[in-house]
Amino acid sequence: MPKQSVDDLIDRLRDAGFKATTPRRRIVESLVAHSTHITADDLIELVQRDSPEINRATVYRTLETLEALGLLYRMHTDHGPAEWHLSGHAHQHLICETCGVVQEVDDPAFARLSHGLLEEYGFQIDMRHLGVTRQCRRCVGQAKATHVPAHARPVASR
Amino acid sequence: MPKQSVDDLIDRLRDAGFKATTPRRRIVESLVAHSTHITADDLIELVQRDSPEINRATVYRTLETLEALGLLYRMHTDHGPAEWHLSGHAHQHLICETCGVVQEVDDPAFARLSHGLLEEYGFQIDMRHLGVTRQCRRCVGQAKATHVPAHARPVASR
DNA sequence: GTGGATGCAAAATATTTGCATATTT
DNA sequence: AAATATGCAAATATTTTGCATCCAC
Repeated sequence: MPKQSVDDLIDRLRDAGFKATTPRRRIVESLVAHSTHITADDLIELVQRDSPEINRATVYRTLETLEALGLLYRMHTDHGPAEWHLSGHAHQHLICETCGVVQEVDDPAFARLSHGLLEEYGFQIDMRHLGVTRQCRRCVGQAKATHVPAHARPVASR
Repeated sequence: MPKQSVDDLIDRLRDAGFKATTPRRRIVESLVAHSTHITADDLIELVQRDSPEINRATVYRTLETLEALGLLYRMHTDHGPAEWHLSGHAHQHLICETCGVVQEVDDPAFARLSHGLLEEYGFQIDMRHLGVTRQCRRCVGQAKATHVPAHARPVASR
């Protein structure tokens, strides 16, 4: 099992102000070990194979937390329960107001922002839909910062 | 309310060998009247406003039937129940083995096929994923019917 | 008349929550 | 020590099913 990846995920949880508990580590380990999509129920069974004391509710709560941080995705099938899978890649968006380019980034700074807002306002931001809007490096370099509406821009940069 | 559309949907049910019952008609009417996506629960409430005798189970069963026929789609949200909406357009696929073109059609003949198979074999086909493979009009017209593998064909015709 | 459809009630499935206790920081 | 997280059990939410009766064909 890629220990690296498990530690990364736990670090993200910690960065966001969540505690690095044993149950959370076990759950993340199982997710990483399983690698493909998995239902909550199958994950619970997998986790409990080694750690029978870990409760269903904890698994559900951990899945929700990882989802809110954008580290895990939920997929619905037509019948049966939701399927979960690790994102495995960045997903925060830097949106340039000038040229409209959208850049995906993966920075612990976002997790720390999350942590800060949680502590300050008790507000848990949703990292799945987080976008920061300003200007990209290229547009900052250029003098003119005129806003061009989306419908008037070339398709490729929308 | 577009009576036309309600009648069309009921006709499709009939073509597929299902009976045109009053509850089904009321449910379809509510779906058409509502026009946008709706949860099973909201639909039940809507249906029961006029026809309190119609049961939850019947609504669920009707939704499933309409879905199997490809007349209705199910959409999952992350939290909460599924949302349903009428397809509003054709969805059976005619796939040409020669040039690979995929043509969408909307023909009651498919519903009748469904009916026939149901009667003959007790088999309910899934109209959502139905594709018929053979040759398109253009390729039939041309003499050479050589099969060209998908990866060797121009992207546009795949 | 016959087979599929409905209503009713109960079961099954999936997920969430309250609360006392335990663990992390 | 303070705050968050967990286990447990129960509640909720959503959907499905068995079966006697009913209705469309």
